[in-house]
Formats: sequence, structure tokens, C-alpha cells
Amino acid sequence: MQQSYSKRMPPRRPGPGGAKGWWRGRFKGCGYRFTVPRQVILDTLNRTSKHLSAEDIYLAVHRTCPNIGLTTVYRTLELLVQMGLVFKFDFGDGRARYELSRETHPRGHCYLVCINCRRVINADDFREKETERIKQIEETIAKRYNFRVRNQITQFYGLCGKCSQERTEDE
Amino acid sequence: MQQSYSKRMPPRRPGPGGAKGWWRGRFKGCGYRFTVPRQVILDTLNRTSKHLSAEDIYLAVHRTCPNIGLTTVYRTLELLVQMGLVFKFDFGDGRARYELSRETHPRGHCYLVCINCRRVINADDFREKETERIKQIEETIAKRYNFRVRNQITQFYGLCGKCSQERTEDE
DNA sequence: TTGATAATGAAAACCATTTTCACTAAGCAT
DNA sequence: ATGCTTAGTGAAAATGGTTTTCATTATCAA
Repeated sequence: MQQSYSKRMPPRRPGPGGAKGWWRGRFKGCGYRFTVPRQVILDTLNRTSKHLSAEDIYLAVHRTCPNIGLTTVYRTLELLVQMGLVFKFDFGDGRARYELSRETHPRGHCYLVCINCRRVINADDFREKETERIKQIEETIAKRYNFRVRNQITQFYGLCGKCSQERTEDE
Repeated sequence: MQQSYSKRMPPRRPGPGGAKGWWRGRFKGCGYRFTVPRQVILDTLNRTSKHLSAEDIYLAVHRTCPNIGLTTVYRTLELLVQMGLVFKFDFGDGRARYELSRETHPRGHCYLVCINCRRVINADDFREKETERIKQIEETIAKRYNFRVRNQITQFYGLCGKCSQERTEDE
């Protein structure tokens, strides 16, 4: 059923039918069916720039299609990650987060995670200026470790403004 | 029982009694007891540079002190993370990894995670050359997001040499 | 339209981690 | 040293995100 991760990709162009058409092509190209649940889950991810948990997605999807189960959400997400359409992250709060891989921003994410209140701040905008640098680093890594970088994530753990303030009051 | 994360730290010097003495001081300073399980767990982490899971630590500890339970390992690790003595990581394989925070290397870690075979390669050596850069980035983040960076982790997800090879053979 | 089978959903299983609670031992006061 | 207070511990149970099972459904090539 599940195919190997390594499949040829169709060209990265929206093609006729917009994103949906492109997704369909990707699925067909990998020998998968482009089913309703898969469409709806992709749509949900496409509609936000936030990092959603499986349950977030399930709840959002559930509003339009109450018949789609949590199991399917998990299975679809796993498949999407395998296909490289979605990135999976872990901020250490015990639940994975998912984000659609968009061509518009470089593959590389930057997050600030507050170790006190668990808030996650998306700092991708900052990261964009580093694109060149990252590319260099990826090349170095590819050479030194014989490793093909597909995605990259940088997490800064520390205290957010609010929690940092509380700390100061403590002392 | 558990104190707030933000406590004053004693000077970062080994002092009399080596690492053990310093740890004891840290514990006392925070109002915690420096118990046998806590010593043994710290010793275990100190003896390796690998990123161990809670179970890894439990098994290692269990050889010398079979009476130390897994629960205590979890509780101690949580405390050590809170105290800033240990870093907790997540590579997306469903179990957390722990590493002793050493003064010798900059607070900042770099890992390559193979999305196919799940192998984790430690690339800290590479990261060391970036220290200056990272410091700059931390400063920028502190200013822009009003965020106090405490630790930083960069993960490159992709295909390791072996899996990358398999992929090529596929095509 | 139809048939083969990939995909789905509900329920059960899984498993890392956390909580509960009765018991133990660290370390301060005596 | 000795006893006392209470932080710390361990075993077992609970939790909760994720995965597996299996009977049913829906996709799509022919």
C-alpha cells in the first residue's frame, strides 16, 4: 500500500486546476488515490500558515466533513509528510505539528519556543534573510556528512517577553 | 515542591569535589536534595556524549542501581531540564532525548536526522564554527521578538548516505 | 458499469510519559 | 548521633497522542 519515500516528482507547477490540480497530479504520479479526505485535509493546511496539530486539523475538517475520522487524518498526514508536501515538527509539548510545504518560502523554518508558557512564535520572516547562508550550510553538510538535506528547522528555546518579565520580578 | 524555573545560579565552576560537588551546590542552591538517584542519573549523562532516551538512561542506571525506577528517571530528567543542567530534544521518533549541558560547547546543537532510517547524526563539530553567527542571530531575536534565548537547536531532515544511495538505485 | 483493491472509520491496541499514593530517606534541629 | 519533617521515591494505574486491526466503502482502470 504505502510506497517508498523516494518517488519521482512531477514538475512543481500549479498546472490546470490550481493547487488542487497539482496535488491530484502528485498523488496520481505516486500511485495514490486523490480522495475526498485527502483533499479536505490539504485544503485545511493550505488555508492557514499556522502549525496545526493532528487534532486541530481533525476538528477543522470535522466542521465540513463530520464523517472523516481522526485515524484518517493521522494516516493522511503521514502520507503527506512522506510525499514531501507537508512538514512535521515537534516543539516538545507531546503533540506533533504539521505545516504545508509552500514553494514560496525557502525550505527552512525558524521557531522560538518558550520553555515556560510553551508558546511557539514563528520567526520565519527573520529566517528569510539567512537563505543564502543556509544554502551554504546545506552544501557543507551534504559534502561532509554525505547527507541530502530536504528540510531544515531551527528552534530557539528560551523565555518569551511575558515570561521573561515574570522572571525579572522574581529576583 | 517544584520551584520556579527562574532561580539564581551559583558560579559555573567545578569547585571542590569536581562536577559532583558543583551539582550538589546547584541542587542545594535551588532547595533540592542531592539524592543517590539524581547523582547516578547525572553521572550516566556525564559519561556519554550521546543523546539518550529516558529508557536508555533507565537501563544504564539499572545496572548499578536496580532499585531506581523509570518514574524517578523521568522526574529527575524533568528537574534537570528545569534547572538548565540538561537539554531535551525531540527528533520526531516519539521519544525524547536528553543530553548533559556542558560548558565546553556553546549552547547550540546541530543534528542531521534521516527521514528514512531515523538515524540521528550529531553535527555539533560543524556548528562550532558558526558560534559567532549564532550569537548575532540570538541578539537579533532577543531584540525583535523580546525573547531570551537559552538554548538553540538546528535539525536538518533529509536522507543519510545509505538511504540516499537506495533512493538513487530506485530510479 | 464493474471489479479489484486502495482507502476509510470505529474500536482496540500501543507506548512514552505522568499521576497517584503509600513508603523511604535527606538533612536540619536538637 | 538521633529523631523529625517533608522532599523524594517506586510500583502500579492512568493518561493521551498515535498506530493497528479489520470489516466496510469508494476510487478509478478496464
